This record gives sequence, C-alpha cells and structure tokens, in this order.
Amino acid sequence: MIRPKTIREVVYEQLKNNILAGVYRPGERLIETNLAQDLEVSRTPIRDALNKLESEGLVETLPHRRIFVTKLSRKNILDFYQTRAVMEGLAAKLAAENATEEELADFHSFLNEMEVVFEKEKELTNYKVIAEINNEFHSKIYYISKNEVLRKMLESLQNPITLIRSTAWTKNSTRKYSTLNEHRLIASAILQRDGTTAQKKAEEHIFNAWKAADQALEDENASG
Amino acid sequence: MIRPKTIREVVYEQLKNNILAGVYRPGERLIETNLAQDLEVSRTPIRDALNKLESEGLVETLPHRRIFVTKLSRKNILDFYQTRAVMEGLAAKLAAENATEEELADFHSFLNEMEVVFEKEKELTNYKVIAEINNEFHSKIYYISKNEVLRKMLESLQNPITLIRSTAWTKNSTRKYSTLNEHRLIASAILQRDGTTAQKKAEEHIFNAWKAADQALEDENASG
DNA sequence: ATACGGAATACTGTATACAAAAAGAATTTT
DNA sequence: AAAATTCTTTTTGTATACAGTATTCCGTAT
Repeated sequence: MIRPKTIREVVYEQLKNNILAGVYRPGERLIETNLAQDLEVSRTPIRDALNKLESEGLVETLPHRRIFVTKLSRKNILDFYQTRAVMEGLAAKLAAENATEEELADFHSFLNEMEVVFEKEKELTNYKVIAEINNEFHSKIYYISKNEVLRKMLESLQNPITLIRSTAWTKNSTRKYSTLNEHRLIASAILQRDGTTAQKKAEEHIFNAWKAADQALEDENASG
Repeated sequence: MIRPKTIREVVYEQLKNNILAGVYRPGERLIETNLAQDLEVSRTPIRDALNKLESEGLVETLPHRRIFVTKLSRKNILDFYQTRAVMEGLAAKLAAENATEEELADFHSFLNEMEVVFEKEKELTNYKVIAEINNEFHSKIYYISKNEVLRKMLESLQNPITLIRSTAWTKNSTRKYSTLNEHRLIASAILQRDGTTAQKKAEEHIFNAWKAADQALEDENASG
C-alpha cells in the first residue's frame, strides 16, 4: 500500500538533494518565491520544507531575515565529527551486544557483498557506488544497535557530513582503501560480539574520516 | 536592542511549555484549529510551531493524520539516556580539555553558588529551583566544551527528558542528594583538567539518572 | 448482532492575498 | 564626499479560503 506523497515531502527531498549535491552552494541565498516558481508550487510547502531543513542544519535563517544554505567552518566540521565519533562508537558497541543471530548472519552476508563491490570497483572511480555502500554499512549498524533515538540522531548528522564531503573530497583513493579496512575491523568486532573493540574501532574510524576531510578542505583552500 | 518576537516563536514556546509542564499529556491529541482559537492566532504559526516540535520529538504525526503529544515507551527512555550518556561524557571531557582559565574560575564560583542553594534548600522541597540549577550545571559544561554541535544536540535531548521527568519523579530526595554528589565529582575532574575522569563520571551520572527515572516510572505504573 | 460500504464531517494540506519588517536606493544634510 | 535619513522595493510572516484525505457515522446486507 503506497501513500501519495504530499507536496511538501517532494519539495523537501528536492531541496535537500540540491543542497547536498552542491546545486545550491554553501553560503548561497535561497528565496522562497523563486523556489516556489521554480518548483511550480506555492510558498506554503516551500516554507515547510525550509523549516525542516533548518532544524536539520542544512539552511540557516533568522526571523524576517534571509535564508542561506549552511556554510560550515573548519571548527564546525571538527565538532560534527567529534560528536559523531562517540555516537558511532555507542552504536557499534550496542550492535555487538544487541544483534540477534539472524541479524549477524545478515550483516555477514552484507559484508561479503561489500567486498565484492570493492573488488569489482578496484579503480574506485565510481564514487557514488562506494559512498552508497559505505552509508549502508553504517545504517545496518544503527539498525541492529536497536537504539532508535541514536539511529535518528546519527541519520540527521549524516546530512551536514554529506554537505562537507560534497565540497571537498572528490577522489582520494587512499582514504577509500583505509575506509574499507576500518569497516572490516568494526564488522569483525561486532560479529565476535566484542562491544568494547567495536566501540573503539568505530570511534577511530570517524576520527580518521575527519582527518581526511579536514586535510582535503585544507588542500582545496590552499590551491583554490 | 530587543527584537519583537514573531507569533510563531511565541506559539512555539507556549506549546512547548504546555507539553513539558504536562498541560498537554503524553498521548493527547492536538488539533490545529483548536490551538489556533485558544491562542487567538491563525493556523499558520501553529503549524510552524508544531513542525518544529515534531522535529524535536515532542509531538508525532503522519501526513494527513492527527497530531499527538509524544508518548515515550520504557525502551525509548533507555535509548534517550544511553545516547545522552556518551554525549555528556564527551562534553565533560572537552570541557576539561578546552576551558579557558577564566571559564574554569567562573565555573568554580558557580559551583559555590550551587552548594549554597542546596544548603539553603536542605529540605529539597522546592523542586523547580533544584531542577533549574541542575540544568544550569549541565549547560555550563556544554558551553565550555566549545563544541557547538554537541551543545545543540544535548539541548534538544533535554526536551524529551524533561517530558519524562514531568510524568514520573516528583519528589525523590535520595536521588536529589546523589545528583549533587555526582555533580561534584564531574566538576572536580573538570577543574583538575582530568578529561578521562570527567568523561567517566558524566557517563555514570547519566546512567544513574536513568536508573532513577526508570525506577520511578515502574513504581508509578505499579501503583497507578 | 456484526461486518461491510458509502455518504457526511472533521481535520490537515495547499494556494493566495495581505501585513510587517529588513535591505537597498535615493535624497538630504553636514 | 561621507554620513545620515527617508522612501521604495524586496522578502518574509500571517491570515484565510479552498482542496483533499482520513475518520466517523449511518444504513444495509449477511
């Protein structure tokens, strides 16, 4: 049974995609009326969508003031990753402790798939495929952790982080390889139900991701 | 220079207060039209406020379906505290590491104030005063941690937790005393710039708060 | 009686008109 | 010419009317 999507939902997804894909760049101004004209809807669903995006940290605004796509500072970015690190650590730990046997079996076969994809995409040119399977890896952990609150918060952190990555980090093969390795370490700890190690490896993984993102942004600023 | 508040801001605060104070009970249905009439405004700012409250987890709704004040399950509550624990831990650790000398001095004198308040309110009957100063204690830590992302997320977690406390936990003197003691332990670690201990003590503190809340809710269900 | 189906109704979603505030342009003042 | 001040324009905030969907109520059939 499918439910027809409301206009605001469609608008929300479109705007979000445009922001995350860099169509609307960080710092760019958004005007309700223009967006409404472009998407051929009234301002009402546009405003609803923008409100939601604001609470997710993708746009910024003050009452009666203009609306801008969020532009994150280097400190902001560190803050995001730092926060995400402890949350991913908790998720990994809970996953190791709370997964059912079925879920672990499932997770195991997903890992095999992942290996196959990486094997096939040896050149790692297909950034989108890699990014997708990496996101799926993390999502699986959130779900088997059985903590809904944590899952939702981590999912909402995903947006700003995608925003960061869309600006920097187009192709950094070294990082892609180490990501795969780090995922292996986390997964192995979860499968062995070793919560402590899973937590530690997950935290380290996010820390490394931060270092890579930070480095990429620095390089970009230095060259651009 | 003060800015006149927009209607939606006022409405948001009113609805939020009513939810957190238990005027609108968990599970209760909210009707836009009625709220608009009660507050003597149009539906527009009501809808804006409800959308915001939804993204903060205080109300729940599906498209074209009714709106309800969030009713948290026991598992939800555990999830909230579990998540908050690691985040408070991180905040305490960062506070110990990143506070300036001035901030530490400030924090120290706040602690003295806190002791005075508790001394004066020996009977601990004035629940509101105690709750306020406890919240302030945590807020101070968020600020001196220097991590804005973490602070905002912790602040948004505060709402559902207040919701939990408003239903259970009216007066539990034992818990109030141990809260003071636990706060002392966290503070002392921060003042000594011992990040590891601060983190550990903060995590334990939230875990204990969860145990108390969970117990109170169980008792309430058993009796009520 | 109970289950099903179809109006009636109650509420949320959307469009649009109008109000108010902020940003920008033009004008005056120094 | 620079700064301050008014006024114009642009843009967001709010009210309201209308559209569309879910829920309720009632009648009918089994």
